[in-house]
Amino acid sequence: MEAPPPQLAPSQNPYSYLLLPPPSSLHPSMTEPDHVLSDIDWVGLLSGQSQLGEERPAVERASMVAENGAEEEKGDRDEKKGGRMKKATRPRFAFQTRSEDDILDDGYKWRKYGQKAVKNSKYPRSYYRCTHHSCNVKKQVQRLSRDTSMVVTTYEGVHNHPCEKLMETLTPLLKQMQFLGRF
DNA sequence: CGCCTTTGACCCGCGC
DNA sequence: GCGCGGGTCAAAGGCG
Repeated sequence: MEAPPPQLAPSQNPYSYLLLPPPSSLHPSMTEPDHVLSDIDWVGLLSGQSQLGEERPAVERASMVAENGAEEEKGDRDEKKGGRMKKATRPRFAFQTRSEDDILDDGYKWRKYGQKAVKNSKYPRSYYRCTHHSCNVKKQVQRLSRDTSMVVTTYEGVHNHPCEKLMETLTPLLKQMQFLGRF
């Protein structure tokens, strides 16, 4: 599947993203994401550029950095305090998609590393990690038991590398633009 | 053969 | 302290 073109009308867009309800009314089995998106900056999301500067994706850039945003980059796991990972909460955001497929191709490569049954839900939650070395972005994917057609994807962290697939598709375009630009 | 998913065990935080 | 819920590990197996 390809990254959804953002300009499609939600009704026709298989990825139609909807506004999540406020955290209090979220599905009980779901831990509240730090931020909830009503609109998704797919370019920022896919390019991985968003964090390079100071700029967040064009969404909720307000308090996403917040308290722990400052040093969240390198220290997502604390220096093995007790051998396990510490709760260094990283920027997290979630969104819903109406999709038949649990996994939507956002352009990054993910490796599944776990799956757990969640309480109050018929469907398990899947845990993915970005395969790019030294990029420890994670995401969870979960289907709502309320509305089977809804899939909630929660991203945690920000990619520290560009999206391969986006470059892949963009490069020929850019080349052609350069070529045409000579006339 | 390398990378992936699957799956049960393990770990940890939290509430009682 | 104990049990539960949730997140991660890692061995084993699958697939191209």
